[in-house]
Order: sequence, then C-alpha cells, then structure tokens
Amino acid sequence: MTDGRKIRNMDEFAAVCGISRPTLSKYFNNPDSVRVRTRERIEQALDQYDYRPNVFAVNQNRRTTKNVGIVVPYLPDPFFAEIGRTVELACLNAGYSPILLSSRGSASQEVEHLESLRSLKPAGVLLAPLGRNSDQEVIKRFAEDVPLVLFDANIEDAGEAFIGTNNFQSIDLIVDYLCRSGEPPCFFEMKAPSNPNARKRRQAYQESMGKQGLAPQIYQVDGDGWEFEEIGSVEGGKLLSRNAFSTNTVLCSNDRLAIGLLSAAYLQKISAGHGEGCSLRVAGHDDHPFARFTCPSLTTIAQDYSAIANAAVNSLFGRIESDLLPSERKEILFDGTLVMRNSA
Amino acid sequence: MTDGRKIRNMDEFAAVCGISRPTLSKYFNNPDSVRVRTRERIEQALDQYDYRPNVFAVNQNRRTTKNVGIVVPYLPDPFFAEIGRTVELACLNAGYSPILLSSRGSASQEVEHLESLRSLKPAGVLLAPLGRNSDQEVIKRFAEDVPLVLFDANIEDAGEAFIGTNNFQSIDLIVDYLCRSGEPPCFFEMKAPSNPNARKRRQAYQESMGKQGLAPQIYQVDGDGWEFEEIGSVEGGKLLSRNAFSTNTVLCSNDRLAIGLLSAAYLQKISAGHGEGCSLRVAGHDDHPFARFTCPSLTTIAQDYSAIANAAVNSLFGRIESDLLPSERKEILFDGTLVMRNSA
DNA sequence: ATAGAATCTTGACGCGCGTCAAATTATAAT
DNA sequence: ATTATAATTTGACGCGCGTCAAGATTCTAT
Repeated sequence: MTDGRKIRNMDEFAAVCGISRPTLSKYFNNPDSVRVRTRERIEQALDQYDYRPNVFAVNQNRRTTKNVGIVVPYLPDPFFAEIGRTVELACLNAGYSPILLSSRGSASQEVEHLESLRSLKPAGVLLAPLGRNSDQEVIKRFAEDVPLVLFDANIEDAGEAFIGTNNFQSIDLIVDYLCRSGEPPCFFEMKAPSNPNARKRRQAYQESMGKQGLAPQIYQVDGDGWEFEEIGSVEGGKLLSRNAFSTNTVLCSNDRLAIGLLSAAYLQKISAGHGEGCSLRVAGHDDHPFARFTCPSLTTIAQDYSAIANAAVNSLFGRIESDLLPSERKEILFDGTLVMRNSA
Repeated sequence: MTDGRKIRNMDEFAAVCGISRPTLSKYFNNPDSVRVRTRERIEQALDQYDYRPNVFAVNQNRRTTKNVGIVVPYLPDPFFAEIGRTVELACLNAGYSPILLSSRGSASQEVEHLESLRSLKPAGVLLAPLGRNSDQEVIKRFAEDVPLVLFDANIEDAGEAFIGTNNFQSIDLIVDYLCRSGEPPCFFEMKAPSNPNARKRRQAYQESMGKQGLAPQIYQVDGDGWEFEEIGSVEGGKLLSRNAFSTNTVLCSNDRLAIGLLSAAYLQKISAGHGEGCSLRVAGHDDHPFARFTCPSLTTIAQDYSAIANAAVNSLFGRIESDLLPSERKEILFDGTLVMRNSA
C-alpha cells in the first residue's frame, strides 16, 4: 500500500498530507491532542506513505523522552527474565519505550547501565537492584535526577517507591503449611546472600518458627555468584550425605537452591516428596518457571509477577505524569501464594 | 574529581579543554584518530569534567550509528538468554552498542522489532529468527537496507550469513553414542516445530539411523507455543503410559522437551538413566543450563555458544567495517560436542 | 447568522553534533 | 634551518524535529 515516493522528514510528510508540520508534531506527541478530522487525515496519509519521525531528532529536542529503563540483576535467571518481560510489556502498554538491561550480577555493570541510561534522558527507570553488592550511594544520587522505582529488592530510602513480595507473609505461609503437614522445616540458604530478600526470608523463617514455639534451624553454605543450582546441588549434597539436616523438611531460600538440592537428593537416591517412603521434603520460594518440572515437582511460593510489575510501572508513571514533586516514599508488598506440588 | 561547573555540550567542553570542537568530534568518533598529545589533553579534561556527547545528537547526524540490534525468539528461554547474552558481550567488546530484543514467539513482534530497529539506523542486526513462522519476505527486504546476519536458525538466502550448529554432525554423534551404548534411539519431537533446527534434526536422525542400517522411529506430538517442557511432560507422559515408545531410548529434539519427558517419567515411577534397573534412556540437544540438574542429569549435545556468537558478530562487523559490497552469502556451522551425563 | 473559543498555519529559532573547506599550526624528515 | 606532511582550528552549514508567537481558519453554541 506504500507509495513509491519516500518521505524523508516531517516537512515532506506535511506536504503530502496537507497538514502543517507543527500540527504533525503535536499529533505524534499525542494523537488525541488534535482535532478528530485532522487526525483522520493524518492517519490516512500515514498508511499510504509509511513515515516515522526520526527517533533521535525527537528525543534530542523533547525535554523528557518516553524511554523507560528496566534494569534487572541477571537476565539468564528465568525469574528475572519473566519479571523483566512482564514489566517490559506493562511499559509498552502505557505507551513508553522500555529498554531492558541486565547487570549480569556485577555492581559496576549496574552503575554503568544507570549512567548510560541517564544519557538517554529516560522518563524514568525501574530497577531491581543487585542488593548487598549494589553501589547504594550512586543509586541514591541517580534517583535525584531521574524518577526511579525499585522492585524485587529494596534499598532503604532509594527511589520513589519499592514494590516487592511480602517475605514475612509468604514464608509464614509455607512454614505453617510445612509444620501442619509434617516435620517442621529447617532453613537452607547461602552464607552471604547478595539478595536482600534472602535476609528477610531468614528473619521471617525465624519469626514463624518462634510463633509456633519451635526452634529454628538454619543451614548456611558457602558460595558466591549466580550459580545457585550448582551451590544447592554441591553444598546441599554434602549436607545430605552427612545426614546433617536436623529434620526431614528443608525450606530453601529460593527455588534455584531447591532445584539443586533436589538433584543432589536424586543422585544420592534419597527419595524426596511427601508421599509414602519419602525421606526428604523440600520447599522453595519464587515459583521458578522450572519448578513444575523438577523431580518431584517443587512445592513453593508463587510471587505475583504481574501484580508487582504493574504496581511498579503504575507507581513510576504516576510520578512521571503528575508533575508533582516526589511524594512520600511508598513500599508496596504483595502476598505470595502457596503452590502445593509433590516435593513437600 | 568532577569540577563544579557542568558541561552542557561539546562547545563548552571544547572551551574548558582547549581543543576545537571538530577535533573533539573526531576524538569521540575514534580516539586513535587524533594525535597522542591531543588525546591525552582530552582525556585529562574528560575525567575532570565528566562530559558525554549527547547520544541523540550524535546518532542523528552520523550516517550510520554504532547500534547493533540483537533479536532472539524468546528471551525467557534460558538457551536464548544465554546466547543473547554472549552475543551482547561480543558486541560490547567490539565497541558497539547492542540492543537485545525478544520476539516473544510472535512473528509480528519480530517484524515490529526490525521496524523499530530500522529507525535506530543500526550498523547491523543479528537475528535469530523464529523460523517457520517468521515473515521471511519482510526479513529479506530488511536485509537489503541493513546488514543482517542470522544465527541459530536459518532462512534461505536471507542476510549476509548464517551461523549455527551442524545438526547433522551433532545428531549423528549422539545417535552413534546411543547405539553403541544401548538400544538405538527413537526420536521425540513436536508435530509442527516452528524452529528449522527441529526439521534438520529429524532429517539428521533419519540419515544417521539409515547409516547404521537401522529403521528410524519418530514420535511427533501436538503442541504449540514455547512451553516445551509442558508439551514434553504431558504428551511424552501419554506415550510413556501407553508404553508406546518402540525402544527404551528416546532422543528428544531439544533439551526442553527432554526435561519435560524426564519429569513425566519420574511421575510414572519409570526410572530413567543408563544404570542398572533403568528402563528408559533420554537424550536431548542444546545443553540447556538446567540439563545438569534434571533427574537424572541429561545427556545431551552442547552447542558452542561462544563460537557461534563470536562468529556471528565477526561476520557482521567484517561486513560493516569493510565497506565492500555484500560478498557471497556464507553459512558457518559449528560442531556440537557430546555431553555424557546420567540419563543415557 | 454571528460571536467566541478552539484549532490550525506560517515563519522562525534552537537543540547538539557531524562534516566540510580553507587557513593555520605542529611534527617529522631532510 | 628548511621543507613536506600531518594535524588542528576557524567558520559555517545542515540534520530533523520541538516549540513559540502571531495571524488565519475552523468549529460550537446561541
């Protein structure tokens, strides 16, 4: 349907569609800001000659762009791929241009991303920080210039808002379930977790056990980086073979550790699950995309991906579009839901 | 170390560092194109006043940018996350700005990404096409305007080059291994695979079996979309419970199907593996990041991610930097390696 | 039909940088 | 020291679009 002539810029397009350039500019900025008849004429011309405003010229001149940065700690981790994708979609639906970046587990990469985002004059940035390793000062300074919303992992006082899962609720939920359905759980985690959620979950576990009048038992293993399955498998395997767990029920700080632990159990021919003849129950947290396919399938807590993504996006756009000064910092926590499968 | 004054543009930076603006422009375009002493002066000023050229202004005026688009079919798939990440790194190391996009399994999204990349005036695009579902005509037309290199999945005659794995070699390798170590394999795949690699692997399987004088047995199951584990689990589970496989050895078209199949076997208490008392051997293809943690761990073919990524990137940059006309289309195939684990 | 408000057109400037030609200066080689 | 060569400076234009003010044209309501 495209005409032979190629439109090189807005002036030429203005010529062929008989609308002045400033009006076109207004239209592209917001189609509803022009009269209906004008809009129709423009859109008619638009699918006759396929013209798009030059992105660079547009962004150079607008005081603020429609770009939104999304930075996650580690994209090959399916959890972050999933939530990153959801946030991305929410941005698109709101008419913004999302740019999804992965910090690859490195704080300097995280800062680097923020710096290069800054030069894209983004309308705002959605950041799932690395956590402990993040350069918190840099992030706070960044938030002074650019509207910033944190999700998944919190950094005190940084950004406009934090959206995440209520680890105290979710851990309490699964601890309660585990206690009701069998032996009380011990807690399996990494010694120096980079993710602040991990610390919250440990505390939550301790609280929950306390509430039930039980003594918490925590097993912390060495390990660094993002190879959680490997760590769960190797270090968890050691604990299993030493018969070190004080109960037959292990609550893992996250699903990826649980996946590793289950694979170690399998190797040692320890049959995991909640059925007859099973000697090990394993539970996780996050409802990892892979959790349905572990052997046995993993009982876990599902975070409400889309609720978190939407709340984060709305929180950011609310701030952006109401030109108000940053209001008081908000923290929104969503409840997790228990996903009962076969491992516990 | 930054001075109080803020540099707003290249003119101001030229003033404070005593170098003319055109020379600065040259420097930012290529630091080695200016005299050493000049470069030193610039870089000295550069970390005194932190100035960065405006991305939009730069890209608006350069005939071709340093942007490189990377489009993969589905980013939540760890395989593509991994290879996408590797390609991204290779671009960064070559001094380009990668933009990683996911088609989310949709052909229209794939085309949309190409269109929006076009308006970023990219130096080139690296595309792992959806395959069967891709709009091949659009992609070919796109390649007329923008240097394009395909990887992972081929589209005949599209782009400058295709880089992938030699499925005939890799499948032959694993078929041979499976035959030597036990019963010859049957082949498990989806009925209408969107990925062209799947078709090649089926052919390769048939050829390999033929070479050994054996009759191929192919099981094709229904299923659409990207939930391969689910399909492998549900449909593979049906086959298992009907005892439909003609041999105890199943070669899956890819690891994700195999992961699903293994989970189904576990559910049905069929012990998979190559050891004593095992009644099912399962093999996959791709060396999925989780293949090490399935139960049992998955014997599979490892694709050489980084070789593919580097070859793709080099192929693209070779074309970009030598301003030659597109030379003859190249196809580079890398051999896969056998990863022996416990499932077969 | 007519006034008033809403919308559009005209013309012009600016954004920050790429790029070019001519003039000037620095460097290397004789 | 002289010359050839390479690098830099100066001044200027253009890229494509945002934005503004003044005037012309619609539209809406009475």
